[in-house]
Amino acid sequence: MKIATFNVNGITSRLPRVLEWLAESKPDVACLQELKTSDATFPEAAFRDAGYGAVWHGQKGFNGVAVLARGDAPAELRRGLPGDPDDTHSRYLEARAPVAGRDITVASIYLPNGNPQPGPKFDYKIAWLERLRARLGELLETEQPTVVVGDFNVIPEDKDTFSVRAMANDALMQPASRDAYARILHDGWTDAIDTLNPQGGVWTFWDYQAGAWQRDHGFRIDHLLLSPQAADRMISAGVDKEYRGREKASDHAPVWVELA
DNA sequence: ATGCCTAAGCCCCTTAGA
Repeated sequence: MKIATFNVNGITSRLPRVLEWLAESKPDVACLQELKTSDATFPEAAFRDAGYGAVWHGQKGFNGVAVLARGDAPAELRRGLPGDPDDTHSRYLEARAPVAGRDITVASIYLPNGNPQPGPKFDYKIAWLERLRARLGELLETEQPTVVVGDFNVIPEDKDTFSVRAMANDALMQPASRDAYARILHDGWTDAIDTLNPQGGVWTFWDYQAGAWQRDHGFRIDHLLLSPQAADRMISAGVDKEYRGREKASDHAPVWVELA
């Protein structure tokens, strides 16, 4: 089964690109981030016509996450990350879908960017990472095949960016961001792309500015984390890089993993 | 030190992104 994640950067303007990607890549489950639209304006009918049921957590203007599954809509398990009743951002959605007769639990996450740092936005990011770790610990305890995917806004190691120097002061690769991500991995999650590409040099994001795409100035911030029960079944994983070069592209490329 | 681009709402400038 194929599970994919795609930060679409605005589902309204990106819809033709996303439908094209679903038709060509044919994921069984697709998690989307940065919908940038409210619940009422999510294009549910367009996805249904494309053969995908959906659950979503929208927000006007920014944020917003969704889980699509081929066929019927997945069952929503949780909307919003626990641990802070004052957090109003739509950044976390958990769902369960049957694929090839077996249930898989998936979470679609859009982690706070955290810039500028230091500051309140960075504090929110670090607190969100700790809340995420707590929730993912509960998911590990279920001992079920579980996949947590999305835009983590963390460059895990120096090998995951085109330039350590250019990004040195960015919230995406501060030690506090990296340490929090590493602690999540140490708890038992497998970073699919990193496991299959230990040499690094794999990017999932290229800035719109300064010719970053043309110069291949990217970094890896969209991740697929597999529970042990899912990691045991990993066959392959990759980045659908060519979508970044198409007309009206998102600044992120889709990332996917194939499980037995 | 700043803008480089893009999307969307507060809609022709500002906010947010990364």
